[in-house]
Amino acid sequence: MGKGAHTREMILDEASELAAKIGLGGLTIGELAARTELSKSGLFAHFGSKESLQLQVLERNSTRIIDLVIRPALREPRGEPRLRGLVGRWLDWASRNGGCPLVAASFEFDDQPGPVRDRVVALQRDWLDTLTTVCATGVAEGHFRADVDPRRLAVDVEGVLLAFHVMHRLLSDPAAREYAQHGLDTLIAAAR
Amino acid sequence: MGKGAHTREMILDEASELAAKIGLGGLTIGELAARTELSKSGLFAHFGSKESLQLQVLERNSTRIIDLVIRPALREPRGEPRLRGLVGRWLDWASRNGGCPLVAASFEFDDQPGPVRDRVVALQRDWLDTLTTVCATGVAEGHFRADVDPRRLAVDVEGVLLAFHVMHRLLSDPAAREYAQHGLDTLIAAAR
DNA sequence: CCGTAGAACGAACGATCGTGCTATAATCAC
DNA sequence: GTGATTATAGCACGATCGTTCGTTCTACGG
Repeated sequence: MGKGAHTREMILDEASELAAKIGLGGLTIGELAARTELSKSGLFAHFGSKESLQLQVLERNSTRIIDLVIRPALREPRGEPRLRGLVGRWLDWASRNGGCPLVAASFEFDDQPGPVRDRVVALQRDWLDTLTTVCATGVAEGHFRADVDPRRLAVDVEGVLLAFHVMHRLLSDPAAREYAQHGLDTLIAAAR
Repeated sequence: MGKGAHTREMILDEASELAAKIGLGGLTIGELAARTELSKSGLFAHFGSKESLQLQVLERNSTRIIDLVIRPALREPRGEPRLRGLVGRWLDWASRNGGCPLVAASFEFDDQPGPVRDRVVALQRDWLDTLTTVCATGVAEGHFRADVDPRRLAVDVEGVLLAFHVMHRLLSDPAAREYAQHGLDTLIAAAR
């Protein structure tokens, strides 16, 4: 990896953290340049436009979710254990500094047309499809009843994750994780 | 109501709609002035600062939620019907133009200290307390099992609402309401 | 070790940000 | 209807926004 690529990675890391705190739209070249100790123009040259920066931040977080959440969970046994692993690792991921930037972006860009919104929509669809597939596997394995709709279950699980985000990040409720665990247990029990 | 107060209401309505779309932080005096066909300074004089405008937008939406969601639901029979009424009306509320500004603000300001965040936290706490109380009433009425933790149930319900917001506003899924209805049914069935 | 490609910089651009000041126009109390 | 109050407009400010340009420095292949 050349010097430029390395610097760009470092910028995207800082940008991800910042975006989680103040949103993708709130990202500012000047602020980001100050945090990375680069000049505005030097940083800007890496991306060519703010929108491109935003898109690359999304991409970076997408691959991080795959690496830190999805791929490890796929090593768990199929069905219910895999679902639990997926949720558990997502909760870890969202507990990091600033929470999950994709979640923040999902609520920030839900009414702002453009390439950024389009990408957020696609990523959120992908994530929900992943959840759905794992739930469907649970049905196939016999962990869940045959009449369980995997999509519905996936949406319910997504609700647990979003509620955790609010309880943990906004309300700083120390029981947030416990609530999420209980919520998942309830859903799984109801699907059994 | 004098002319000034009337104008201010009109500004806050437009500001609420705009805030739901681009966020409280993305609110801009200039853009808001253009939409309300006022001069920047004329509009600004009503609030004195952007932060005050943001806080008044929060306040306005708080009273609207009370008027459109909570108060009508409190006229339903205690317990489970009241919980269903509360959720149903919230879904109606969040289906309006731009979604619920409080939800957007909850994810936008979860890491930005200051009076705005403080108010968002307080409002979110109030809403969760309302949900919790209604759930507790369901236990007291015998609709839910005695060992149901009202707080936990309230958080789970909040998850259903947040998932609806994503499915409806971001993903434009026509089945969003159905998912939410099913999610609530599942939670209630599990609490019975 | 040199030549060149690429990385980073400084300065500046027009636009817009939030915010004051001052003047005028509209509203309201009496 | 007149006088006081209030609402709105106009203009300007310093700061910062995203972006461009030309230059300097640095890394790296030959």
